[in-house]
Amino acid sequence: MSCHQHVIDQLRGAGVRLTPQRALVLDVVYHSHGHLTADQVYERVRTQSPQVDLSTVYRNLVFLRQQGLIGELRLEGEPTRFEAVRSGAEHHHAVCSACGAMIEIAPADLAPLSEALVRNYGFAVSLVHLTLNGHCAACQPAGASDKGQSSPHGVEALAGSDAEAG
Amino acid sequence: MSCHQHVIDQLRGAGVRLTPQRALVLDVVYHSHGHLTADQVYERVRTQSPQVDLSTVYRNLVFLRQQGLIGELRLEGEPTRFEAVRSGAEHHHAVCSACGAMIEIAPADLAPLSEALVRNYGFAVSLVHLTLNGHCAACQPAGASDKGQSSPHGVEALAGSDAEAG
DNA sequence: ACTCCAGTTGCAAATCTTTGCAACTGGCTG
DNA sequence: CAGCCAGTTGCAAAGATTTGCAACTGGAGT
Ligand SMILES: [Mn+2]
Ligand SMILES: [Mn+2]
Ligand SMILES: [Zn+2]
Ligand SMILES: [Zn+2]
Repeated sequence: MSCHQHVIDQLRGAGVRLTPQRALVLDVVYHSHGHLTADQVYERVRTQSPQVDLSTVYRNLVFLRQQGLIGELRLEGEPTRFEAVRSGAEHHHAVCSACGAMIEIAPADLAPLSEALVRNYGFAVSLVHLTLNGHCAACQPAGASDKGQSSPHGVEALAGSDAEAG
Repeated sequence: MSCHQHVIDQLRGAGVRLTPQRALVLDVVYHSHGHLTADQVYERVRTQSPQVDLSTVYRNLVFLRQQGLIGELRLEGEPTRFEAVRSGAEHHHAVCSACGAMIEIAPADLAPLSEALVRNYGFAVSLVHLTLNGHCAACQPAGASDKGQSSPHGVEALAGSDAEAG
């Protein structure tokens, strides 16, 4: 506890405690490059402190995400992954639904959105490590020159259930 | 099977079958207003066809989402919810981390993002019923006049684990 | 140093979601 | 209209994530 005063300050400021378990989870995530699953974090934490529980790892991953210290990555068909949010290395991802390619997106590309939300709704959005889906340059669907959004029309009744039941 | 030819066409086009189970799931979601959990969809499907399995409901919800016919809503601390993607009623959501308020966002606010991704990466993003987090107008944090993104600095070692092992 | 208590933890159990697999079936083909 | 087969389904089981709860502890206050 000497360097990383900034992080400690951030955590203290939130009225929370810096337990060895929490420090370990934070440490493991920040010392890995790439995106780790909760289980991978758990395994690495265990090499340092074998009695730590998986639920504690989960709780701390959620906590650190809420603090904005780590970001999530949810890919279709696999468990959630986590990554450090490093100053100067903030980014988002675009995943191709066709080939699985994952692109890194610069935060600047989202600035207009952030501004629009403040302007139109007074909403201060927190854009941290988003995951967007779509098609990469190499996988553009055949006849791709129209609007962009396919529009499902009014599906009235395919099987006839009762209406809304709150 | 007479009206909703558009939906049937869309499904056929994907090389898939319109089974009674699938039609029921689609029907339940499209006949409800608001966001339903998988379990709520399951319950409603069961009133029509009691032997349908929960896993079938899940599989179809995933499938219909991939087809762009339904959208997801993931709120902190509760199970994923689903909603019909209705032509002319497309929208996204902004959720306040402080008070839980949920705002509806117009697709137009995301148009600049969509354009930036095509321009900068050749990526055709599919923006369907996104959920963004942040703070609503009523919950702006006290001293809020700086950049916007809090920036966690380099967390070097809080507990000292080995380096990357990915 | 001693006390105190809100925030945390380990453990067990619950909840939510996905998956393997053999049987089944929609809808195309002839 | 019978046959076929890729796509689906029900069921059982696994996998992923969250939660209840009593014991524990960081760190603020004295
Ligand atoms: Mn990343
Ligand atoms: Mn919605
Ligand atoms: Zn691609
Ligand atoms: Zn609010």
